[in-house]
Amino acid sequence: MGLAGASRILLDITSRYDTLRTMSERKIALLGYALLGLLHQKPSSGYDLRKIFATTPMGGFSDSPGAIYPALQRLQQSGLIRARVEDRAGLRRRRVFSLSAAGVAALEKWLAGPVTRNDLMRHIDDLMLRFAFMDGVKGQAASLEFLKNFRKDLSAYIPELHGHLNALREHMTVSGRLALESGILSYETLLHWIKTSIVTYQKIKR
Amino acid sequence: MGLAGASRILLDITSRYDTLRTMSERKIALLGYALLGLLHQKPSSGYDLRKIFATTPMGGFSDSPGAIYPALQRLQQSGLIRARVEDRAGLRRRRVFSLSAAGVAALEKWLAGPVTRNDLMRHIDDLMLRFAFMDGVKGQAASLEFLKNFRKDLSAYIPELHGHLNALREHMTVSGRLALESGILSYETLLHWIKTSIVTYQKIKR
DNA sequence: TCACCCATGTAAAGTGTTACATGATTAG
DNA sequence: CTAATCATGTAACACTTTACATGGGTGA
Repeated sequence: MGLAGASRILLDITSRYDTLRTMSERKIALLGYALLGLLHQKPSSGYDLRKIFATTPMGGFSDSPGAIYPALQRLQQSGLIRARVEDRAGLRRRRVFSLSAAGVAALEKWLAGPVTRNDLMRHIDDLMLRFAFMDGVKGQAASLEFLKNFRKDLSAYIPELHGHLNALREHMTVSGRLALESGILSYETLLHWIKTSIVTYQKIKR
Repeated sequence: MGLAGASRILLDITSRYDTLRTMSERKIALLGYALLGLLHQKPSSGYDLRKIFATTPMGGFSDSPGAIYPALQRLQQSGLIRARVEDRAGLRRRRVFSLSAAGVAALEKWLAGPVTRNDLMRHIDDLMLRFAFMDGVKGQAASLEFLKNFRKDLSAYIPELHGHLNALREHMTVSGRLALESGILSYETLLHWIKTSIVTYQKIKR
């Protein structure tokens, strides 16, 4: 890529910062969506959710109380989840959260969003989290659609990465080149996974 | 995994939060190390660095000025980089940063750190960034050592992931299971990449 | 003169990390 | 009575995102 191309990209991004005026609805961080998705599966307490993050390979979210309890409070203040206090003989009271109708709507809206180039480049974990919840919230037909969009955009992106590699190859150290190749390889593996997953859904449908 | 195992893990993590008292040296965020590594390769201005993040597949760092300029200021305040102002006829003045001796030391110390289980689970991008800079800062022998440690820990971790998958498989939706499998697959691909990269370095050595 | 490029910054808001704090019950 | 488990929180600080602001130069 020439310098002109580089500048063009930087300009595009600069104007994106200037014009992308976010709308009235407050944004939800990825952790918030992870919590919404888990609460959609099953009403849970903050402690239950911490255990999930601590013991399963869920995305890589922090299980620290300083992340989860404030996030739950924000979701509750936004009216997306509600709490029921369980006063059980013996144990300390627990606060069990479940989704409100608005919470389900927010989750569905997030899942319905497009697969963007920006997601592909910087937020693959967002995309995988969305897919993980897709069956349970929007059904298998939606999951299949999502995978097809994912395949289309990723197929277009990978050749660009090879272009970068070829352009930069001469100026890099061995470890620098290998690191870049590792990134490309992981995208290629992902594309392969998408293709076999599409086949999995098509088999189920028949 | 039984409930006892789950609780044990949560406890371990809780005590990690309580005891890991960080030392006098201020911590540097990943972006800070990315900047140190790039400045080690070549003295650059904030604008140059933004262009790198905007136009190459570098990790997935933000190219926003609100991230980069404050990060450069922090590094400068910590004495890890210094600025030389270039007043060039024509263009606006630019501030070109380069590493101080302390900056080189901080970079080397970061690169020399161990490959931890926590890095493996939540911070693969840190590990890849460290490796990308390894050749240029500590030489190819260090890169090979790093890969061998990486291989050892990752080889031990992957079977655990399969264990999780088998334990959870029955209770998951199709998309949930596929998402988890995608994660495992990416670790397996990474391990394969590590092995071929080790061979690459061994060929160079001969 | 307008669009575009080069170049550097700041302010506000949101979020995450780290560390600390509390309280009740059960098993040994 | 002590450790471990269940369970919920807060405060300080650091960092990122988003948006805004500025200013000089070049080519059509």
